Amino acid sequence: MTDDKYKIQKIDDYRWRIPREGKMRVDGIVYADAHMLEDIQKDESLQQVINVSFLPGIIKHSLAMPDIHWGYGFPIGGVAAFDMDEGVVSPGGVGYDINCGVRLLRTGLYRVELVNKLESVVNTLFANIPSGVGSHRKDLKLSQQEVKNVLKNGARWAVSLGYGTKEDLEHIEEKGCIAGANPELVSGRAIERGLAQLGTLGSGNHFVEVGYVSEVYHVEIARVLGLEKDGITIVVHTGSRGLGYQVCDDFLRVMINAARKYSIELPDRQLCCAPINSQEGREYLAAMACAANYAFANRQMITHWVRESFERALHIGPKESKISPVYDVCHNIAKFEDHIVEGEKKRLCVHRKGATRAFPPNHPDTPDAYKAVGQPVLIPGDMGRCSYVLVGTEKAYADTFGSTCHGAGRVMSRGQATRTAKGRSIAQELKEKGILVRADSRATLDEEIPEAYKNVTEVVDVVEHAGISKKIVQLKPLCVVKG
DNA sequence: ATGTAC
Repeated sequence: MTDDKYKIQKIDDYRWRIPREGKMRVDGIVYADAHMLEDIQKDESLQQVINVSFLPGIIKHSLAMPDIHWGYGFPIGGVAAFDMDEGVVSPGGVGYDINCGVRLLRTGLYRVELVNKLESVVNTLFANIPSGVGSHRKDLKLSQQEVKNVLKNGARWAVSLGYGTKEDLEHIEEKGCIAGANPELVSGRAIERGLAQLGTLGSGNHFVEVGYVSEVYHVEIARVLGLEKDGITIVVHTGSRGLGYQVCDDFLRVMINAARKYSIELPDRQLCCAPINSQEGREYLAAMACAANYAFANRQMITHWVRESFERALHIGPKESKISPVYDVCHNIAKFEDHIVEGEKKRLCVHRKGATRAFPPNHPDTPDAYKAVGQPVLIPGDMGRCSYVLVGTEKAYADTFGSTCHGAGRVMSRGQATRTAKGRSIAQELKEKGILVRADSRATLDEEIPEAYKNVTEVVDVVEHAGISKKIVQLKPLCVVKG
């Protein structure tokens, strides 16, 4: 149902327009089907789409993906691109968990080989990868200087110390290192929080999930990605931990002052921002790049301990497990990218918050191995259902600044989910569905119940039907480590 | 998401 609260106009079955009015500089465009649009209107996220459209220098549209929900200032599931001269950069448009993202690993193993071994696999992963709020590694505490090396070099830092191979780096967005990182702009407090958290999972929706390829929608492209039916896969979902949180928090304070200093009118203080070319804007981007690089290194370190855990739990060597990254995507980031605006190539600052880059075949930033098929897009669902691997398309490049959805998207707040889970054993319910779960805290499992999320299949069907991604395979979970 | 309110 459309709601006159937002004057929503239907464009087609999968796109809706919130027409520009008042102080809006551009239209809002929402990717959803009619049923989802109803869910989306249960929170304030469409008002946030409108608020984002007020910001100076916004280009074309304020975009919302089908997994949109309420977030800090900007909606989660939002995409907004800004002109380099007139536009702004905003920490709220990236999110607290800078470079929260997803890495997919393929293996040389098949589903039948893990029968009766899943318990050992999940227990070993749980023991080797610290999870939960404030989790840290007892076996790896870095010096401040070493953390600064991580912030400058990202996943490359991990590989240089033997945590993975150079080949791994070819299969990561930006090759695992965002340019322009300046560790001198990261506070001592943020670095302090990063000393012992590299190689840890964190809490909430973060997880390591072992699963298998349950459906193949496009055999040829799946083969290029190294995926085939019943092959074992591992999905890693985590970000920049306390360090990234602290960078965001530090710069929100800076940006509140900057917005006043540059006379930027804000419909919501949480949209605080600075011109991209201002000192504050440049400094945030340089600190954000540091946190993004920490997250890339984090997923690389976790990959190392996943490899080690599989070898130990299954008594096999690397030549049998053959664990290698398919790809690694950021879904909370601001980036400089070239896009076509009014027929001309233009450099923009693209904010993706709970949204994934989805570049087409032959784009210079699509990795060489995937040039013919498009950039892999990794979409985790909730713990009880499934995940998807998609690839980016020309239509995404043309219509959404090369962006698509990032996951299932919450429909229940954490508190609501906790109340719904009261009196139930979520671990037991998942076990009955054949999914083993180990979690640092029972409370997290309650917050993450499958019903708290939209059905990821419906989300993915919207982006596929709208043409901004192409579905390649579905993954189903076998065992999960949660925060 | 977050040493879930320095």
